[in-house]
Amino acid sequence: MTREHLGDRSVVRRPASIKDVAAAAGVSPTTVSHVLSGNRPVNEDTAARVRSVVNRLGYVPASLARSLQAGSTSVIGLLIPDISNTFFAELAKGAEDAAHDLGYGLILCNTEFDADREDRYLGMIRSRFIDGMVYASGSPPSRRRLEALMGKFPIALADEEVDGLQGALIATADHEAGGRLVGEHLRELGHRRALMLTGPRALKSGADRANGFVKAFKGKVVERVGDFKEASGHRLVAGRLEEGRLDCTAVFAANDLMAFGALTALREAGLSVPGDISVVGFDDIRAASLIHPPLTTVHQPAYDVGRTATAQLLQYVSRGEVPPASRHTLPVELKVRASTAPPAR
Amino acid sequence: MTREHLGDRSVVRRPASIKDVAAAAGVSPTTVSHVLSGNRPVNEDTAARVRSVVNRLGYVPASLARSLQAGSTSVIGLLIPDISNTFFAELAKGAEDAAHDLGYGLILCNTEFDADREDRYLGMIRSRFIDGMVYASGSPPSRRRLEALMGKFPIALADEEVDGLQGALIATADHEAGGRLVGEHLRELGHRRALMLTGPRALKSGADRANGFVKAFKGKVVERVGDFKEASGHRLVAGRLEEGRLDCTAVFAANDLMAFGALTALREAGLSVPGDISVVGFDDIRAASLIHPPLTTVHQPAYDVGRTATAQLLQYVSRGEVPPASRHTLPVELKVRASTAPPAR
DNA sequence: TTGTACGCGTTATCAA
DNA sequence: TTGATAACGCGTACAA
Repeated sequence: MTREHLGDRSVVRRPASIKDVAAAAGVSPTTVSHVLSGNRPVNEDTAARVRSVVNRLGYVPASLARSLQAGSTSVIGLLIPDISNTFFAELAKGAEDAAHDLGYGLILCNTEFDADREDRYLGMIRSRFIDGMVYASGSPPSRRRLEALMGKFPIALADEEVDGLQGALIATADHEAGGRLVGEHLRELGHRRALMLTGPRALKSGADRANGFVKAFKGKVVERVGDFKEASGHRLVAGRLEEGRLDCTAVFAANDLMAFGALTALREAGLSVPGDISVVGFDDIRAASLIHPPLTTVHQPAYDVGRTATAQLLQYVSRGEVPPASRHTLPVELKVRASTAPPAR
Repeated sequence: MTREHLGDRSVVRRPASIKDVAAAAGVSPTTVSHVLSGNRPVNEDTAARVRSVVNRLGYVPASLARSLQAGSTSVIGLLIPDISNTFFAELAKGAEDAAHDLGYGLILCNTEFDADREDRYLGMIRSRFIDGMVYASGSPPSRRRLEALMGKFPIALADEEVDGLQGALIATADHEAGGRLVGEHLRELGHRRALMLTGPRALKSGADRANGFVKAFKGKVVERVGDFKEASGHRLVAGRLEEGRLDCTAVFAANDLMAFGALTALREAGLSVPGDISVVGFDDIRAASLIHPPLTTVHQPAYDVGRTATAQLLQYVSRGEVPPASRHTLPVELKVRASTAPPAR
């Protein structure tokens, strides 16, 4: 680590302002403003002179001052729990694309499921540093905080709706249809007894998946509550195996990571997939198609969820309105791979 | 999609300003400011009265105005090519953590390798909407644009250094050491002929990996240039297989995705890994340990790269300085898994 | 075709 | 202990 001698360059000097340009060009700040914005006609010679000074001084309008006077920043926030989770990374990509399309910037609000951190980021909307927020906290959010904010500030809920929260703009995947597709698939293969590894009870999405599955499967379903982590899938399946026999021919995990854990536990017990038992996940993260055997799973339109939520939000934000209640349910898709097969006889 | 009747609530009304509070509390804006900041003593009764009005009106200081007067926004940018790439997602997480620790916000500048998009984001620093930029474009960046910016604005280079760019603050993984570790590992296993799949020529990181590898391996190395995508790894290996024999006992791909492609090509050709041929990757993305066989690869400290670059940048930004030239090389680690073994005799 | 004056919301300076 | 004023940098209504 070296520090070169940079003289004055090591300290940022005051950048040229519109006044500096005006003075150097011998015109008023108003004229400079209009030369740059084109909002009113300017004498061509004057304009040329101004432009030349702009170049010479390297003048760039301070967007901060512009925002202050305009009353909006053209920046919104994206609140998610964990950007290193591929689901949220895809969602973020969709959100960023939508924001960029409309000339908005996107502040990454990564909360790590930490309430204080979430509060700090929600403060950005209260202090009007951001024009709106795409909210995808990934955990059962405190309804109260949100209720106080929605209606006053533009907020869109992505991925996970908040139970009992009315009047929100919502974009989610069709979780129930996903569960249903899995149920139908396993039923058609001939399965009649399944173990379902769910996510935390409080998540609406998880409940929807479970409901859809149970309805469509029409067989015996044992539910076990996990936490969406790989270890939890492993623990739950290993636990069942130790208790005695697994007593089912298929495992449906509410997300891919838990399915991975289940696969490992089954392998460790000397069971083959899908020979002895079928396994299905949910999410279709990148690794799902790469593992052995490739995992049958439900593809979630994470990118579309982020993109839709953001595009909808901005449609209202750009007009200075609080978005109305609306719901956008995005289609999911069953990816049948090699981890499912008819049950052994 | 329904639109409820929300009356006046559908349009955001003007939020309370410090003047409103001052008027309602019968004091000057100055006093309100000081009650809230604690920057000077205020009579307890007056303060209580002000606080009560603040609550009643729901006043929150406009951070925009604060920023204008302070001359900085406490927001920086993170410029990356693709947030859905787990490497950059991890890097982003590290950057966000570091920014959050120092009370800074982080704008996600996802460029998709698009020069125009990159330009637009770099404009944010010129217009001083952001106080600095962590630059990890993932592709050979146009030195010129950057040179013009650095020295005038706070920029830190992360992951990829820019060839010939002087005086920059840089944080990267130790790519050369990574290549060396792979070379030593394969050599110790007894391999003497290897195929190396490199990334695009222009990337310094790729060259470093190749150099380290060739030096330490000391055997015969055939190099083929790929583009860091899975398809490219598949194509290069399949091509060699078609041309005749592969003529090597090990494949070293410059990133995991290309290694995945290589694995698929080998499997399709009926070759076993590591029985017939060993495969090594680089990056240690999540899927690397999940695929079959688990991939021997070099773990990149993506999180630390993002965190270090950001923390270093902010150390100077917070003092209103342009960061000096400095280099932070972060250690990598060889993860030996099941895709490597001694060569078949 | 151009300029003056004001407002955006805050904080620092200076005065009382 | 408090307040009036200026300044941050810009856009624009109004005037000339």
